[in-house]
Amino acid sequence: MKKKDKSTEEAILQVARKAFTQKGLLGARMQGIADEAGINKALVHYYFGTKEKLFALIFEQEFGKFFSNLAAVISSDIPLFEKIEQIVTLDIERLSQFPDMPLFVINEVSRKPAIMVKRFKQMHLKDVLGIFQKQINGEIKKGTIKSISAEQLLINIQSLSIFPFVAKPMLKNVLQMSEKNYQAMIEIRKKEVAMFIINAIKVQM
Amino acid sequence: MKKKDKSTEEAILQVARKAFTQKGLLGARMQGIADEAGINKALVHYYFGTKEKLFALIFEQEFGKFFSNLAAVISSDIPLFEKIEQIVTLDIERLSQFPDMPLFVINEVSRKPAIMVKRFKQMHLKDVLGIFQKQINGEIKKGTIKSISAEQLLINIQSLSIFPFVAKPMLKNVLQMSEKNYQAMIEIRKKEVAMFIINAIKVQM
DNA sequence: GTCCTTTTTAACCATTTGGTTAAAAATATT
DNA sequence: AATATTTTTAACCAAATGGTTAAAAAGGAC
Repeated sequence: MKKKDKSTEEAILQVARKAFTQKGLLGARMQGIADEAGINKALVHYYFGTKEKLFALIFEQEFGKFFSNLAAVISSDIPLFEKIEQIVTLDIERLSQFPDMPLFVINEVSRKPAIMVKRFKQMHLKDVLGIFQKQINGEIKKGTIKSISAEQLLINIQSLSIFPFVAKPMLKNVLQMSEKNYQAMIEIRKKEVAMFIINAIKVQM
Repeated sequence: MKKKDKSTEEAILQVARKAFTQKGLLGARMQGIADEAGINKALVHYYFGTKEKLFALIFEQEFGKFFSNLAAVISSDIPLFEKIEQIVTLDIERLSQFPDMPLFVINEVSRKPAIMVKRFKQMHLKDVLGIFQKQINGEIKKGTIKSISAEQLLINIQSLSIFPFVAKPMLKNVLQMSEKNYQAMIEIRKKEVAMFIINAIKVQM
């Protein structure tokens, strides 16, 4: 075997992602990952060195998903209300695809805030926020929306999009929802959340 | 010593709460708890048996905080907009006092959903939601607010209140906030979130 | 088929960790 | 003071866990 067989490495990554995102760095077990991938534990170390390294790899990818396209949409040159709709849609579509991702990322960032510093510098979100703020200020001056800071608006958008995924088991229990009910609730949010936000800031004429 | 000296037990609980809420069940160490409490590890077991039992005690308390007074306010007999203000205020005040609580509770419920089932049955939130829904339907019929379900509105309220605490380290990094900035941001939310929600559903006349 | 490289495994190791035990120290009880 | 009871500790234990090693298996190159 000169050319390495990618399948084993891929299989490990796939299993590891599931393990880490569902159980966290501490909860996931190297032995468990090996077992589920149907291989020997030493093979995981053969391919990825240490648990930390394997974890770092997964975290990178999930962290990337967390912000994927967000900066681009926020700083894009489209009307504010349309932009809000796009952000919410982007968020909820993405979160529907990777429901374990947000709690995982939030958790690991909480446990070890430095983990995101490097990766984060690349996406200069601070500048992006500046652009967003200018657009908002413009609308406020025009009298189309009520006064609000870009920071608060963005936090509101992200709260309404992300929280229902972060707190999924909590919500299912509290609101007595089956998985089907939960999915239906998310579907409704895809349509209603953007409108909710727009109504909140819009000035009626 | 016939009458037990409460201070040791209390000290352990206090340290354990901090350890569990900050590091989770898996991250917290019995040795670490003992060290920080300035006692021998065996003493922790002497008072609380196992790690699981000690954890269960802490979780009970934190889980209680999560819902404290919420049901009462939701089903109380006050106007809708006032009620929204009260829920938000109650939430954010409580979360400011126990900032580690929500992520901790959400995490443990996610890791082990059955953990809240027992404790949850006591607070019949489902009935409470029914009362809330009736009030909302009344307002919709009167034409004072736009159409929305009690479920969605409650999720929106809780998202806007809780998420900024759950994602604190994330937000601080992304928005480049110092602790002072973060606190200021929360202060603004205390005033603005309820209004944001009310504007979102209010029908202008 | 032989040789070389890569992949995979079984067995092992050191450390960490929750938990136990038996004795000592401290405190009541008489 | 003597005795009983409770609190605290040091030492220890077994299981789990991340990681290593040396050898075997499996392919390629020739």
